[in-house]
Amino acid sequence: MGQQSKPAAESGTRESERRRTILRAAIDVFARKGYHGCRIADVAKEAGVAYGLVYHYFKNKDELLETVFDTGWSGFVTRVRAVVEGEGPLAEKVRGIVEVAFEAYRVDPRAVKVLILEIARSPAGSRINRQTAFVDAIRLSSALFNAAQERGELRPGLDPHLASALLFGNIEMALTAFVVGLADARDPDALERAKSQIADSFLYGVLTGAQAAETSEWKPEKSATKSKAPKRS
Amino acid sequence: MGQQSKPAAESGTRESERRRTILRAAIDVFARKGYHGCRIADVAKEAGVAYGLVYHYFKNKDELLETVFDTGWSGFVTRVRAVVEGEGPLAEKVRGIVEVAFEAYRVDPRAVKVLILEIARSPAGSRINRQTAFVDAIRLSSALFNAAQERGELRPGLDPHLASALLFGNIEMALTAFVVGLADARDPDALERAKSQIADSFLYGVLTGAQAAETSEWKPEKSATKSKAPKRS
DNA sequence: CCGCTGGTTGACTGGCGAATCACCCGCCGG
DNA sequence: CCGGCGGGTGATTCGCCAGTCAACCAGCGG
Repeated sequence: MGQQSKPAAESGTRESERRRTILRAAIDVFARKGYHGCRIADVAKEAGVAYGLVYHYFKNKDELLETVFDTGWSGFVTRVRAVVEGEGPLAEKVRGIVEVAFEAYRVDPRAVKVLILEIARSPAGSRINRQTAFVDAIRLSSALFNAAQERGELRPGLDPHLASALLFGNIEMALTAFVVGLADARDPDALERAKSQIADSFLYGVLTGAQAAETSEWKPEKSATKSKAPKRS
Repeated sequence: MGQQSKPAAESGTRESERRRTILRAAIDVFARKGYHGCRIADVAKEAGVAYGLVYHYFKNKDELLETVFDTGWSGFVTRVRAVVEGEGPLAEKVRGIVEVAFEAYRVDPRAVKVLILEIARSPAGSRINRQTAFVDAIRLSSALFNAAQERGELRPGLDPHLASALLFGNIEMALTAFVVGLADARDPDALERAKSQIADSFLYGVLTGAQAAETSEWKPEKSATKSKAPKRS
């Protein structure tokens, strides 16, 4: 997160128009052809600027991607933080997080596409895993689950960290479905339905009320294995 | 999915020792440095063979990756299919699927790493999205959820396709946590715990029994939106 | 003993694309 | 009017790496 190596970066909004143009172009091109599948020339052409200018604003191709990630994620993480730190029961907050993610997708599907598809695919050696950004969000909300567990809202014995990961796993996979065209993103209802279904099934499970109640004691005896330790938390 | 372009391929096991050595090496190297981050020379060195030999067995780098995917996924999909087509209640099958995924990880973490991390996106234009393989598994198990819904085991109104996607989203994210070292994979208990927690929280949700029962009627009034259409199924 | 066949080798090349650099141009301050 | 400065240009350079190929070396059948 955000070591601005740019010297005269200063205030956030102060960055030149051009720089932002290039950034947008980069997002578009990455979304279309993937990071490795495009050359800087493509970005430049898309932005309508000269090849060299890209290097005026960004140290190299890598930093360009880095920046795309940082800006994209920081917005997302900020919003997630707001939800997490707000008031309300766990269920409400979970819905809030899902909402944030889907809203981001509604506003700028392409950016989300890049963020999701290009995760973890950092040019091998270079920099920290972009995964980090995602991990931030997960860690953030795992605090939420931790607190909820202490308040007794979350099933005891469930690792808050894992729960958090699962939530984002749900979100990511659902968005991926839209991103790759498995689900129809032009149907606004589909988005809405997916949203509530994600939150609901995460909170209450996928089984019918009857079935779930049956085992609701949370001791699914068939559940195998040596789960005894309550886990450090 | 298996168009064997190799001419004298014949029976599956009949492939030369060397070919398999190279494949294994490729998996190792891909896992370590990623597809784009490694050169063919690395694979050859890892396999202990000459550079050129790789090209004797594989048309090009792309086909190498392709093959890694196909072999990896086909095994996985086959096992998932077995579970799906077996007998038993939904809950049992879900546990079965989770089991399959984690077993694959236990047996060969590196292969799983490649399969997960390198999903989707190889040189943009080339071939069909590897996503396909994953999608296969999802589609397969969505039949399962469909049937379950008709038997009344699955919450009505939940899109079976989405449910399936969510399950794999859970699995993938959990495995990713291990793959990237977020969770400690050397602790065998951690694997076990994660396994049962995934299945359980997917089936019964994350809320405590009390809370869940409260809303168990499956009409979370706050759940917003215009969900009326039962959806085609 | 010869020559053929098919797996095996690794130096070599061709192209591609990231990054550089010499140069432009409009503006401002002196 | 001059000089210098910072945004802006794009042809050129340069290293890298996928993919080729000529030569090599069993083994084997004649």
